[in-house]
Amino acid sequence: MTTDNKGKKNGTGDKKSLTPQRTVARLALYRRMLLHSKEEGKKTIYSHELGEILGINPPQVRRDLMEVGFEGHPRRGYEIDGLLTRLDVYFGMDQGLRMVLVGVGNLGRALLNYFVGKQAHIAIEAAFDKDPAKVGRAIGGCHCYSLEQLPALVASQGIHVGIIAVPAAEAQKAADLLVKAGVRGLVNLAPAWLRVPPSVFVEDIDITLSIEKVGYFAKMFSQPREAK
Amino acid sequence: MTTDNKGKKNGTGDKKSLTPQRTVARLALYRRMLLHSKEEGKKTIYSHELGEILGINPPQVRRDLMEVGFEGHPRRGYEIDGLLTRLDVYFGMDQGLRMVLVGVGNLGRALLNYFVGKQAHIAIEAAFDKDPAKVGRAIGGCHCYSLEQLPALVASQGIHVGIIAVPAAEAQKAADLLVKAGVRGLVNLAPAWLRVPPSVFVEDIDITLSIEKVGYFAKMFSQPREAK
DNA sequence: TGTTAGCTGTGAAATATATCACAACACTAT
DNA sequence: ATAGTGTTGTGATATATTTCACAGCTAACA
Repeated sequence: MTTDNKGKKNGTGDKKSLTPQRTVARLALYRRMLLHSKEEGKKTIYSHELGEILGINPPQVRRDLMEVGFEGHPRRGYEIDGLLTRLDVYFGMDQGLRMVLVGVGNLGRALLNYFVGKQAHIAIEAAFDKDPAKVGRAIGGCHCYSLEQLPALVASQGIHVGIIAVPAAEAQKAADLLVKAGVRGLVNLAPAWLRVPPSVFVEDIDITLSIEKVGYFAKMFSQPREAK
Repeated sequence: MTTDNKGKKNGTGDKKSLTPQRTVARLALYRRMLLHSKEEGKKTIYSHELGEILGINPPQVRRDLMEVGFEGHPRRGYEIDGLLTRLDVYFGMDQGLRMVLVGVGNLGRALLNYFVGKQAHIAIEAAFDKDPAKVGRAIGGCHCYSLEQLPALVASQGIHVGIIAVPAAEAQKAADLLVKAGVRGLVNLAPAWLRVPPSVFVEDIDITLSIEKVGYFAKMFSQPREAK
């Protein structure tokens, strides 16, 4: 169907036009669902199919897909293969999403075990820890380096994303190190608010906060859900 | 959200009026910050102090605090002790936030090690796993039971919140079990969309999705940050 | 060749959320 | 006392996000 892609709205439209965070999150959900549908042998999918399992209504889905510039066909839906490759490019996964991890404690190890090997498109290339006992060993299939080696490794490997899994008190130091080394995005698992330059994106995953949130809503009977 | 979410409004105070999710998340942040300030010996705090470290602007902070019905004093700010106890009640922490964990894999163990003992107001009372090798042992200071024992234990202990840390394929089964046992809130760490009755609140923590999101924004230079 | 049904793309409306602006007030200094 | 300063509480406003509603396209079928 013909749609002119020009005139990307998004707020102030300075620099590059960025997709809103919510939309990006939903797009990642769609991608997962598409992979699943593809495995089942489906070739095309409708916006309402994509939406109903994820609790998102169809016009929302269509708007989101418009955002990545992918068009469907009336009465036929969206072609799965094409949409998937488009999304892979969109998320920068066409060459694989390569990251480093700082902090090899319990949580860091859990992440290594989860991602190394299992998730094809996501790779943790190296881990770093300040504990000399861990440095030099391979943990969960990933080599552990000292923090001093971080800048050179991140730069030479062209890594753009860092995961912070250190105690809160050391999170800022880790962030500074990663940012200085050239990372453009951070996944912060420490319960701390990081100060970074505006050119670096931070996604906070704060399990304690999430639990407290659930504590409130569990107390208050019910609550309509929302896809995040 | 399985079928319908129509008609559910939040505006007018029928029954209990629920706070928006975003507000609740910020309130949890304030609480952490207040604890920190209290440790430093502060007695009162201003909305702009609370806001600046968290990247939230002062009127927003004041509105949020209005939500819990706590009033400050012009020129003196908010009394820290009073606000903290108010928030504790608000989050249902006055008697402690007690939970159970389903799934004692890498991630489950990481959570146990993190929460058992360390976080005073949050307690994981019991862990459950289907692996007979784990059942009966104490892992990370928490006893591991078989899944069959879950309903009785949750009911008798009056647990309201469950944490799901099983593989995606088993997440729905775990959720069903917990809901049937009477849980009102779930923290879901599995990459799966859970179907639960509308009386149960689900908070999804999906690390893969978060990483993919960062992948996008890291590719696109910068992005203004937002407190979540 | 109609003709019908069903899906997409999108302007417009509705809703949710955040920010601004300022009156009212409380403390301090004089 | 009184003036001056700085902070709260909140109506009004602005922005962001979602949903609605429907025109227009496409396939299937008579």
